[in-house]
Amino acid sequence: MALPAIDLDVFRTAGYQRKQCRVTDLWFWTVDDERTTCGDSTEDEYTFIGSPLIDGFSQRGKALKDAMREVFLSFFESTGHHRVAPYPVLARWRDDIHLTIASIADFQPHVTSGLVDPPANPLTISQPCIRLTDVDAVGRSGRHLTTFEMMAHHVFNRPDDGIEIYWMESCVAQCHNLLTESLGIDANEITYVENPWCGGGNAGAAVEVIVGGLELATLVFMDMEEHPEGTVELKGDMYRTMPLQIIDTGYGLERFCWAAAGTPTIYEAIYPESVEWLKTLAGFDASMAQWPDVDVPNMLSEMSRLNGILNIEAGVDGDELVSLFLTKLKERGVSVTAEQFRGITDPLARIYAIPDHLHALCNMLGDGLVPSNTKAGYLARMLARRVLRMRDDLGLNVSLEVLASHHLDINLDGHLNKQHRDGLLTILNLEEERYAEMLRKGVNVIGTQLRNVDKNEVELPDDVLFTLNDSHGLAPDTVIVLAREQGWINATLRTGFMAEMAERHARLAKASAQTADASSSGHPTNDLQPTGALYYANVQQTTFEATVVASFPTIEGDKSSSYSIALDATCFYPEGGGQEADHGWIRFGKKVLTVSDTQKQGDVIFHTVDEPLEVGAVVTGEVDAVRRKQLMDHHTAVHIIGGAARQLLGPHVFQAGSHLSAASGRLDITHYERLTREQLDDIEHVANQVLTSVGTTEKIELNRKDADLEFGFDLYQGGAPKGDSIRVLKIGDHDTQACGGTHHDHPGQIGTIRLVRSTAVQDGVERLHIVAGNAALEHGRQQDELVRTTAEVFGVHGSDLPRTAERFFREWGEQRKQIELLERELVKARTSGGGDNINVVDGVRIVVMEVDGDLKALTKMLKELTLDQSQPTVAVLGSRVGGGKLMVALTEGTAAQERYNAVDILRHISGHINGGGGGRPTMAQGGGSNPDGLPSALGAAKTMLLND
RNA sequence: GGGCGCUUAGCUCAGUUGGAAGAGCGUCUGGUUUGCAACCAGAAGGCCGGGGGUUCAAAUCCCCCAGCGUCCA
Repeated sequence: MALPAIDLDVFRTAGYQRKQCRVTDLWFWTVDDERTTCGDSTEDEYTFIGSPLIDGFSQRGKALKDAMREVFLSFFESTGHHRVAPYPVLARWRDDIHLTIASIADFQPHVTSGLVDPPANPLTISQPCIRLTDVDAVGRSGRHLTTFEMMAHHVFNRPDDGIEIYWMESCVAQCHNLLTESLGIDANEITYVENPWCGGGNAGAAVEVIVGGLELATLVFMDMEEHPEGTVELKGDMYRTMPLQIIDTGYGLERFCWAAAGTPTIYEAIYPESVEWLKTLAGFDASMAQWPDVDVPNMLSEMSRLNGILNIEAGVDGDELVSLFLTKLKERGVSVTAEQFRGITDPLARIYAIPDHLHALCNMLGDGLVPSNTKAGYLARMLARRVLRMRDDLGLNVSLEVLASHHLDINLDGHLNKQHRDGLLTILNLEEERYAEMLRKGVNVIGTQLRNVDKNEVELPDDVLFTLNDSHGLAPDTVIVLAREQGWINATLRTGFMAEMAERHARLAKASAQTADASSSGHPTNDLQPTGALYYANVQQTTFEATVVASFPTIEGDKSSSYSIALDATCFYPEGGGQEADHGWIRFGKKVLTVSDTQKQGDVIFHTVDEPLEVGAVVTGEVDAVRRKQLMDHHTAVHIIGGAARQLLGPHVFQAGSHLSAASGRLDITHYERLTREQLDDIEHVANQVLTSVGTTEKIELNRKDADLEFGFDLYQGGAPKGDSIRVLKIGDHDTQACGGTHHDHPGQIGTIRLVRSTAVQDGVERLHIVAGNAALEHGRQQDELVRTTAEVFGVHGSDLPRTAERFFREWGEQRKQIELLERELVKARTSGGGDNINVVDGVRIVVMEVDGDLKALTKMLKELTLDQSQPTVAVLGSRVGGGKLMVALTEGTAAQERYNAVDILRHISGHINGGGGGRPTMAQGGGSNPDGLPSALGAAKTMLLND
């Protein structure tokens, strides 16, 4: 079954009729008797270019967006909606996406699943969003953006609970009123297209709002969920109705602005100052003067109209597109060559894309993101690098910092949500340095990789291009440019290579996704009562009485060692939030069971013990208080250290993970550069001050909606919370976080905090290693022990250790050199005066002798003997070290080389020590397993060389 | 989270089938020069990231670890 027609009174009374589009086959509503297309087909050109469909907005850029947004939000306020402040573009409350991709994303998953109340109902919002899927089309299509504001009005109906705000009829009516009355759009220009929506397991009827050939808004009526027994089929999946009815609307703010401005592209409507500035910097108008016969403005206008019907998406082949454009332009009386077309559109596409990318970048960094090589941080780095590449392609002589400053002033009025301006610019400077470094290294890498490629080659090897891109960050077109500069003057990139590479990446990603499978097993907890958690009410309580509600082997069928026991209530803290599990004992009568682990499954807490117990037994539990205190010391200390780091390093410092054991704590924080010991000392200092300056910690439990409103999203440092109930730990004004761990009531109970060191987990994340309380004392003792034992070895006081060690290290190096020198002198001395070891045959000196030392030492001696060309020499050295070593060398470029072959000599004698070996004609080495055979080996060498 | 690359002299980097560790820049000494720049001659400077393995022999091949970089999700 498909969805029924969306036949609404609002359409009928406004004079609309339902038709089927002859191009797309979709049903749509229109007031125009003549109209046969839905407005969003390949035959519907943009009608607003040069003749705006929305009157009364003479502003451009930020002022236009501000005005348009205000009209929208106040309209929906006037119809009873509550205005909600925008959420961050970093979707920290989600664990499935990095960036906020739509206004409804603010309320997923918990509001849309019904678990959490919405902040208001109905509500209106203008949500900044970032989508990077179409990043390649930005600037080229005239309409794509990576960052945009999705204006919306949302309704969350729950008919079963008597909550029914409004549904389709009222929703469409409000939309139509906004367009026709508040914005004065001619109803003739508006079509409503019926096009059901599905995604993420939900679905519903939907209406696309098309104005002047441009999709301005989508109204989704989400009231179905995917289910095998559902009766509605959409795109191959079955859906059934669900208890929630959600209105998810999306109005593109920038598209409204474009329709009001009527500019050739959307970019000129929303970033006009930036576009002009970049055109000037790039000398765009001047370079257009080289084609006086091309009417550039006319060509651009025709292109804009074409953009409405040519679907330019990422991945479309460049050459094909150009020829398509040229054909279409010619039909319209615009005649340009492919070279002229590229010469005009390539730089323009970059000029358009730069402000868009900067906007996304400023929004992301403004929310406190730190660039990195993984996750959301990578997306920011990618955008920064795209901007830098486009800047270089345009030949702009400005830094990323200057570009961003300009954007910040012109298009954001200097506003950033969280990050300071200085912090943002510092980060961008580091990114530019990194980029420059990558390019610099790239030049070397290209030279090395292409060493064996002929300079006249046209196509560079695929595997080289893949390696350069994947491992060295050099995009294929960049490689071509750099390779040409280095002499491969004919190098070109074959058409479609980028698509092949994308395909290759997709294939690799798919392959790795298949190997990763998550398997989780657990005890069935459905029929067990939830365990009462006593550890929150009083963190000092360590003994309690409880009743056993379940007991079974931890591994099914295994009745030997380990049992899982659930109680009706417990003081044992189960592992979670990075904090390790409590250990301790459970007593029943005279039995004492050791608790070696505590885990939570659903709402039930299981204690791992070594014996089973009867269900119903009343037991006494005792938590290992020493371990618990140590875990609490570390957990509370980690919060304090995190707050101190944020205070000293900046608002971008966010918890990226933590682990608390009895031995130590560690906290991963986002930061853009490696920390120095001085910075660690400062953080440690501030943290220890908090121990005395904050008397009592506050522990608050409240619902999700109120927690968001009161504390904002920085609360969720530990990750996206799962339920509606949020536990908040507040340490004075120092740190406030949602946290389910156990914490001290008074920071002073920790005693002392030491920040031992920091290590790098990945780019953009620093790991802080912390010891607190007794573990800090123990750490100090161990350090003292290290210093003491080491100092005893040197026989000096601990304070003299660094100087002494430095001196020993230096002298060791000097003496090593001295020994080498003496060994060479020794060989020289033993071979200078003649004797048994030395013979001369026809002007070639023949040296055969046994020496001490390994192969390295023999090598040094051989060099001494055979590198002097004025004294042609054949040398055979042997040593008894390691089963016997033999080395043969002769002076290159002399009679010695003409007469002898080092490898032959070695092969001839190495049998005496049961060995083998090899090398080059002038140098051979080998070894064996019979050192006692050395004299006979050397003897054989002598016989061979002297009797030849 | 998955994949790939790199780590060699103070710096930037070569190092081919495993077989005598290299270049350029910089440093030092000497020469040349009124002086500087430049030039000429010479020298010093290396646990080839760390640990294990294979081998007669490892910068080179294999495994583990660390650091740096990079692409993708």
